[in-house]
Amino acid sequence: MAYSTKIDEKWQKKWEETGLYKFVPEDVDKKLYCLEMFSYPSGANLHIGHWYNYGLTDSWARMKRMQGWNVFHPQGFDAFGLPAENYAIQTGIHPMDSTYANIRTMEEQLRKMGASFDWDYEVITSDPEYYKWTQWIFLKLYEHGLAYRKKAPVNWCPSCKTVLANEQVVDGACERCKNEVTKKDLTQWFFKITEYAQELLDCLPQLDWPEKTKKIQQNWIGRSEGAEIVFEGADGSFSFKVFTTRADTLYGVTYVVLAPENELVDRITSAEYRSAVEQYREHAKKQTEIERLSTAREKTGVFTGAYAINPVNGDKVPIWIADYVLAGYGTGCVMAVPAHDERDYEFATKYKLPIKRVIKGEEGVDDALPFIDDGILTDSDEFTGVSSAQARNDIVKKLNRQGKGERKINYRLRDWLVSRQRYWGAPIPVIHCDECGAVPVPEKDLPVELPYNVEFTPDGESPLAKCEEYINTTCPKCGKPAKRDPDTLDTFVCSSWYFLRYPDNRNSEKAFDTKWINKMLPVDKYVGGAEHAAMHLLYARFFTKALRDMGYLDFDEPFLSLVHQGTILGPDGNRMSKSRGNTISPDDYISENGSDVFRMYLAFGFAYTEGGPWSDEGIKAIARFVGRVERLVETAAALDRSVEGEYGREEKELDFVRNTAIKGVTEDAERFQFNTSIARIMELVNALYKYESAGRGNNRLFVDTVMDLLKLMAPFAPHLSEELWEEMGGPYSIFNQKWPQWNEDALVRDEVEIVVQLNGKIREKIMLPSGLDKAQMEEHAMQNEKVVKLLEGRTVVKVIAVPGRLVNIVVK
RNA sequence: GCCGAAGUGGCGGAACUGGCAGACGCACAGGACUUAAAAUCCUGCGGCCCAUAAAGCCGUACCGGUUCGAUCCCGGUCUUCGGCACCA
Repeated sequence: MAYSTKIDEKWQKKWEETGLYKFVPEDVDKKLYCLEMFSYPSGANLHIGHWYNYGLTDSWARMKRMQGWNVFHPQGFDAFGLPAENYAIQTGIHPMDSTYANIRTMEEQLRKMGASFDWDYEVITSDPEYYKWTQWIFLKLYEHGLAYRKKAPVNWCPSCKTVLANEQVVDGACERCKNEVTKKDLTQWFFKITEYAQELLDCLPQLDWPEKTKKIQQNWIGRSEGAEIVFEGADGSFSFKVFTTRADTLYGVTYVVLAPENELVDRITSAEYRSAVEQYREHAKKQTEIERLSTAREKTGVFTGAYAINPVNGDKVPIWIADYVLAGYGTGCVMAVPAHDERDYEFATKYKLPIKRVIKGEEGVDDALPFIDDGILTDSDEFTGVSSAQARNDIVKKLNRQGKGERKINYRLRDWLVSRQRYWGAPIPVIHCDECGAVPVPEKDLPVELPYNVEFTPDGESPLAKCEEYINTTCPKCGKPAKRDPDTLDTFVCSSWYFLRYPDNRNSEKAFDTKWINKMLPVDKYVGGAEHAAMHLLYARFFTKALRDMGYLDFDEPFLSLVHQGTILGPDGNRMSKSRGNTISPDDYISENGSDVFRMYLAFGFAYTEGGPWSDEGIKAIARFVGRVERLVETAAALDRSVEGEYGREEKELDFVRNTAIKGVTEDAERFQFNTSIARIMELVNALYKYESAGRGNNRLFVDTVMDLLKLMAPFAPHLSEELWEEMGGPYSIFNQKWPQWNEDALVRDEVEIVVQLNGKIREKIMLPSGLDKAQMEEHAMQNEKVVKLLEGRTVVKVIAVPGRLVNIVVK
């Protein structure tokens, strides 16, 4: 039967019936945890991106299975989130209804893809059985001081009507809807990811992750070494610390700047300047992120009327506020050294503040102000003449003795804001009581179930707040009437631990069994989009470390090895989107050619980690290739394998290609280089045809090679290979067969082509027996007729021979 | 502005650790089979030079360097993409 979706269906049914892809818990020693980032259940059918990620990672997993691994390959859904809720606002269809309907469709589709998922371990984050444990983790973090509430100016998306984490604000706009983000002062829940900033950095080097991704995390965490230095108020009534990386410029401080939001501002502002300061603070608050971030914008600020004392030289310097100082970084206070900092220079020039040079350039260096490089100190008391690097040390040491300064490391990373003023998410398991404050929901009362009957009026207030029977409850501590926290958790919280739940997804006693997941994790291969570099991947690492420190697991990192698939773009080279009208649906291609042809095309047509614009030119080629394989199998199946026949030159050549293919496919697929894997398979098919047309003297070799071909193809064309394997009389299933091994001896050809170069230019190619040493190669090369001619009248200076490759003759 | 990655035929893309650039395909051209077409099979296919071929020369964004030899290493330039962006 020629390959088509009929074959797909036939084998999907058989695989299902025979439980072929069931993970074997008893064989946990040989486990291999292969995971794709789970997906959001959107309404439409699987798109090319799903296929590219899931289909080809499945190919990798299938190869691993054939190599003897007990592959754990689960699948599930990141089911909470805004799209379902926005859809409900538009259409009135409840998020729960649309989400679960979508999940059913997607499960169906994923099954049709023919991937080796073990659905027994499915996880759906919106199931109460799952989010019960999301809430439990929240409580554990709270217990350990890693979840806390604070009032802070937070990112607010006016369109999504919710707050956002820093990671979800891209260029001052909402990552989801692209609208401008503003600041709001709100009391919100945060996770203390900053507690792990250093460890999150320290563990990066040993991870088998794309360097680019590690770099993104490194930048995002943003470690910065410097010092905190104490400035006293001139009137002695207050003091504050500044963070600086340039303690060497301390003698050049001519003013200090506080962030407008800094608490100190109220206390220190003098009556005379109060109204100006208030006005400025109002103005600063109203700006959108985009306005505030614009570096082209002129700096603004106002004087508070207060003065501070420079701890090294007693200088009295004015205290200003300006919104170029960020409240959330360091201490929210900055010492300004206009001579040696561009920002301060600009500000000082504008407001006519003094500029004092304390660093000179080394000999011959242009040190026109602002001079921001390291140099030699000047006008700095006993530090004059000392280098910047040295002075940074010495000045802080001196301050330290006086209790006025210390070394300090700051991180750019901020704590993770997890509250969301939306409905479709895991409720925050906290009760607010007038008497007792914020009281965690007792574990026995979990899950705090999301009520079904809720109004989704998007007005900035949590929908749950308007649901009387939900929001009103009693305080677990004192029993008096109290209110539930009206917010839900960021969906990234749900996805920060799902990989821990998969191996133990039915556990109703615990989130997961510690002993068991210590055996099952870490994930050995994790595959998903690069867009999660600074969000999901960072959060999941944080959760893993926090749970480890609480004793719930004993590994440090969740994902040992990470691969990002590339993006398949629209045919126009742009990202596929409905609004651009350049989306390509896999469905027609699949119904026409079968899912294996589609999958193989994805494998062959792109460099996996690069992706690229869609083009269907190559699909025909794969369909043609499938036909070639089918005809080959037809021939081979009719042959009597017991007829061995001779083993001569042709046989040796076929065997060479066969072993090259085994080696190539094994090594290339291992590192997700599927395009060259398919290329090696094509070469093998070409070689079989060549052998066939040359007379095919050895049936056994021919048949065995075809059997190997099918095994090599199986991961990439699972249905087709299973079918042809059966046709060849192979035992069910091809996926229970051993992955072929290459024979090194067969990779050595009798004769190899050796290049002869003259001064690095190729002049001749000669066939030589393989295995010759350098001297023998040189001898052969020098005797070659053409080479002899070329050497006439020249002196040989040197000969370089590379065994198996070339001889380079250097002449004058 | 800072940091990082990439740039290879008409196209998708190969090339292990510095050793024959362009594997495998697509497209195109020619041929075989066919009444014809489709399908299939075979051959060619970086550029220049050339009637053709041989031979030769050029060629991995650009300029230069190291080396017997550079797509690969080093310095500089350009372009594209990604990250960060008043983080003191």
